[in-house]
Amino acid sequence: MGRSPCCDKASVKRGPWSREEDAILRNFVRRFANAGNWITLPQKAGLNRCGKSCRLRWLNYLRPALRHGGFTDEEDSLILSLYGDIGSRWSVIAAKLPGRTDNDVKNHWNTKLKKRYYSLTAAPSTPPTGGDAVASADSPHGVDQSSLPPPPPAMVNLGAALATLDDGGELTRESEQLYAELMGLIEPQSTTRESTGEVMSSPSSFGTSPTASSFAA
DNA sequence: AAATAGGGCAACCGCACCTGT
DNA sequence: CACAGGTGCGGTTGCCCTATT
Repeated sequence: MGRSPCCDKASVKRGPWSREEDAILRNFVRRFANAGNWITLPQKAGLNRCGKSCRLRWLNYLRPALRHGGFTDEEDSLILSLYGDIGSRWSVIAAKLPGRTDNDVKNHWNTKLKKRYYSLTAAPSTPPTGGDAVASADSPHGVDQSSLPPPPPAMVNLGAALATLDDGGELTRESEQLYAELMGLIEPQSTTRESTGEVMSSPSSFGTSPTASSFAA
């Protein structure tokens, strides 16, 4: 409240991103991987976009090693289980699914899993509380969730699911490689790509840690 | 073959939180 | 300690594609 808007909505472009914009953003983030400031990025990169929009685009779409669609049964089970435990904390849930974004998980939930969840739980109601998890979450799409029963046993094999997915190395590396091949972006990078999903052009400053102050440019 | 409905997904919005000054 | 800037996150919206009638 009372804060200045992050950008002038009237003067920045909105809506779907073009390939050119994607390329500009990707290149810029890769170049200035460790000195990120999303607010000033559009100016410096020459993009007529809001900084928040750039961040979102990067995190949800351009980041390497992302996977879209094709959720596996294990992933579904894990999401259902975690939702049963902590509610709609999508970022936490997504963190358990290598290559998935909170937006992806959220969309998948809203379009597919929600129905499954409530049919399994029989009585539509609130996601389990997991603390403050549901503080702001009024039931997605208007379902009254004030007394959610525990998740069905069938979906609670959390440990196993996590064991399957948490290491995630294979999937991550595979998709990362695929991504790199598709985009023709395999180039020597100072950032090591080893072992983690946060790779290459996944600048620590962009995306996860809100530090950096400015771009080198 | 055309019209309509529904589903899926990308993107936007606004608030809360974190960090630096 | 207070304030401001920047980031993270969850909810919602709108468009596009596909299935159905």
